[in-house]
This record gives sequence, structure tokens and C-alpha cells, in this order.
Amino acid sequence: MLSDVMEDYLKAIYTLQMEQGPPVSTSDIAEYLGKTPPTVTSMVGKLEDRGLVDREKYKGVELTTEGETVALEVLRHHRLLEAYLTEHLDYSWSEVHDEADALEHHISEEFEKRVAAALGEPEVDPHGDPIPSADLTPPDSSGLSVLSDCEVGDHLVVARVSDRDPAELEYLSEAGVTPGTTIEVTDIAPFGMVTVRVGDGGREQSLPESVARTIRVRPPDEPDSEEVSPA
Amino acid sequence: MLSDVMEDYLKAIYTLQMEQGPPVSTSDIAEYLGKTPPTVTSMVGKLEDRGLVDREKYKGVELTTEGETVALEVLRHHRLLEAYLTEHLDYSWSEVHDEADALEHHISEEFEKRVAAALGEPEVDPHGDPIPSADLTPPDSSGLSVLSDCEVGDHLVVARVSDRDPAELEYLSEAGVTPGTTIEVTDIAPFGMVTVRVGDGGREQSLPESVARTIRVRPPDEPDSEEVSPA
DNA sequence: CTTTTACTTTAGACGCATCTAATCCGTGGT
DNA sequence: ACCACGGATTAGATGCGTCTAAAGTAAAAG
Repeated sequence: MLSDVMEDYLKAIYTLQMEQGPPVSTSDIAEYLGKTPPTVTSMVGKLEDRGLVDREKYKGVELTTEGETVALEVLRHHRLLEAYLTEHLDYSWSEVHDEADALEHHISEEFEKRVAAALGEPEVDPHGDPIPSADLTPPDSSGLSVLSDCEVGDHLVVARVSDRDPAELEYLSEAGVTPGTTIEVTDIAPFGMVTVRVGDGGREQSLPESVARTIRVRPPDEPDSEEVSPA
Repeated sequence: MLSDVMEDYLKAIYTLQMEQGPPVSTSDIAEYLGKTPPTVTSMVGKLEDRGLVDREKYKGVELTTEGETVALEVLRHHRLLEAYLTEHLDYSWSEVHDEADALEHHISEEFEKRVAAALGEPEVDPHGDPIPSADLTPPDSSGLSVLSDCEVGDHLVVARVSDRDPAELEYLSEAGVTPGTTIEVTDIAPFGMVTVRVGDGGREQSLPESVARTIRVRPPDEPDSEEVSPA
């Protein structure tokens, strides 16, 4: 049996691996989880003993296949819950993350099944993050770029936004920058401030670099026309 | 902040107080929670330090008003969850208890509100147990008797059944003995085996004393008819 | 009134997750 | 090559919740 805490570490390592690629450093995990580095070292040792991570001392850590499977299971719970809360309990985009974090370790397989069924086996959560399938094969995230890496004139579709900061989500929701929305980059100012035109003829919206960095985008569906519609 | 475990103890003490009246013994709590008596002594000491229980050494323990409020909050979560799972996620009567036990400590006040709203502010859970109101005033449970204390010829309405044993619930569900059902006691055999006629002209069903002891009944709605019940 | 018995509490230990303080790599700068 | 500095690990302590074994108490039985 794995503790909630271990699951949190595995989820954190998975997320950091997605963002930066392996290996993941002790201090990055510590910062992500709000723990001190010695605490992380100690926990990572236990995860290694259980075969959930591979580790090279003083270097970093990487999930084993088994560890990744656990992380995907937790992430599936998390994202199904986010979707369910949004869809059936009238939660807004920005409220679901903390609730899902609290519940994800405590739902049964049965609950997971029923929630997935009630939602019609969804493939993405409200933030655009892919929901791992029931068989826990790693979702494919290729073909996405980070908004802050794009260039003026790019026509894009918002694929995902980070679910970690409710204030940011509130802001993006106001701005109309939600998964599936078409945007055009109209300006990139100093310090990475990105200005985009939202929707087909919509308003312009400037996003600080710290926000643009957390937004993932993909090319529009029909690459040969001017502006296209989202998925 | 109270730990999950402390909440479990308070809930257990509350339940035992309802069943047996205060004070509640160390060993009863231990048995109810599946812990050893020394563990309970130790935990009860901590609850006392926090002002959640009153205790007299070697005698027993009783909830303070504050402790009772916490217990009612947890119970409200538990029973709302049971109702929600049954109503909206297609759970059966016998499956909901464990799931609710796992989730009751981890839902937010917001979640509680939305679930209650989705259900239309229900007053009882699927087992007939009263759901404490949002202001956490103690529910009134007077007017109920235990089926095993009733007599042959009594006409009764099933008010509540215990939610703790899924197998028993399965059995009662089969037997048609569910909250709201009218029954008539037709026989009481040695060792407390109670036989009842279920529904108006329905079949007869024998219930072992261990089961009859967990069923709470009330008199039928019109008290001026044939037979009425004991205290 | 004494003894037995059942139950409760104290004593002492353990594993988990965490921290602070101290020590230990490894690498980039000179 | 050397060394300094940033990041990682070890050392050691703490609080929680749990256990077993030993000691204590209260109430029933004699």
C-alpha cells in the first residue's frame, strides 16, 4: 500500500518530468510540493526502495514504469474529479483543483468507474489536460507548444492551461482564454509580455510572461486556411 | 486543526452515545474502531486536552458540546455522501458506507453545500439515518424503537437500518425491509429471531436477533388504527 | 471484608513524514 | 588545477497514531 504522501510525490515527479524532462532534482520536487529538500531526499529513498523511481545520488530522480503507472492513476482521479465537479456540481474552472487534490487519494476504483461513466469517458479535463485512460497508458502530449515561445502572427488554438493557480484561472476565464479558443499572437513586448487577439474578431488581451509560460497551444485544425475553429 | 483520526473517534463516540447513552467505555470505542484499548486511552486523552470530550478516569468518556458539533459535521458529510452516491452515481444501498467513510474527511464546506443543494437539502440518508442540518443542531431521534424489542402483533414502519455491514444491507434489501416499509411482527422465536410480514400483504421474513437489533422502527402514521408500538 | 476478575491506564517502542543543523559532493570560475 | 558555492545528503529530533506488555483500579463474587 502506498500512502497519500507517496502518491503526491509520484504525481509531482511525473508533472515535473513532463515540464522539464527527467531527471528531476530534489529541490524542484521540494519547491513543487512545499517541502524541504531533506524531506524529499528521505521520501525519494523510500520510493526507490519500492521500485517506483530510479535515482542517481546527487543527480536526480526518474519514475520507473511502475511509478509512472501510479502517477497516472492519481492523475486520472484528479482530472476526472475536476471534470465531474465542473460538469455536475457547478464548480467553476478555478475552484476545482484544490477539491480534486483533496479527494484524489480517497476514491475507490468503483467511484472512478462511475464518475467516468457519468461523464461519458472524457479525454480531457476542464483545463485541457489529458485524462489518462483506464488502462493507464501514458497520454501523448506531442504537437503542443508553449505560448511564450510563439511568435507574432502565429494563429493558434489554446490546448491547455495550468490548473494550479486559481487567480490565474479566474483571469484567463475573464480574458476568454480557455481550451479550444482560437488566438492570434499580435505582439510580444519586453519581458515576455504576449498580446493575443482572442477568438475570431475578439478583443486583444495582454498576458504576462509568467502566465504565457503556462499556456500550451497547438496549430489550428486546418493549417491551410486563415482562421479555424477549435476542437 | 483536527486529524481524520480524531474525527473518526468523535464520530464513534457520538454513535455509541446514541446507542447506549453516555458515558462510553474505552473498550467499546476500541471495538467499534478496530483499535486496541491503550490506543483509545491515548487518543481520548488528546481529545480531552482539546476540550472535545469530558472524561473521568476508569469511568468513561462523553462528548462536550464542541465535540458533538464536530461529530455532527462529520456525520453530515457522511450521510450527504451516502445520499449523493445513491442518488446520482447509481450506488446501491450496501455499497455507499465505505466510500462515504473514505471521503467524509476530505470534502470542503463548498462541496458539502453543493452536494446538499444537488440533493434538495435532504433530511435522511438512504439507510434512514437523519442528516444533521447545516447549523449542526443535534437531530431528534425520539419516537423510535428497536425491532428486537417489539412484540408479536405490532404494526410498524421501518425507520432506520444500520449502514455498517454491507452483507446485512444486501440481505435486507432482498427481504424488502427498507426505510419507509410497513411491517408486522408475526413471531418471536427463541434466541430473539423475529419474523415479520413485509408490506401490506407481503411475504414473511425471519430476521436473526443480531439483525433485528440494528433496525429502528416507528409506529405507523395513523395512530388510531389497530396496534401501536412500545418505547 | 477480601479476593478475583474484567477493564483501564501507564510504560515503552515503532514507523511515518516532517523539520533544522551539519556535512558532503560536483562543477564552474579563476 | 584548485576552490568556492550551490545543491544534496546525512544526522538527529519531533509529533502522530499505533502496538504489546506490564501495572493499576473498580466492582462483583465469595
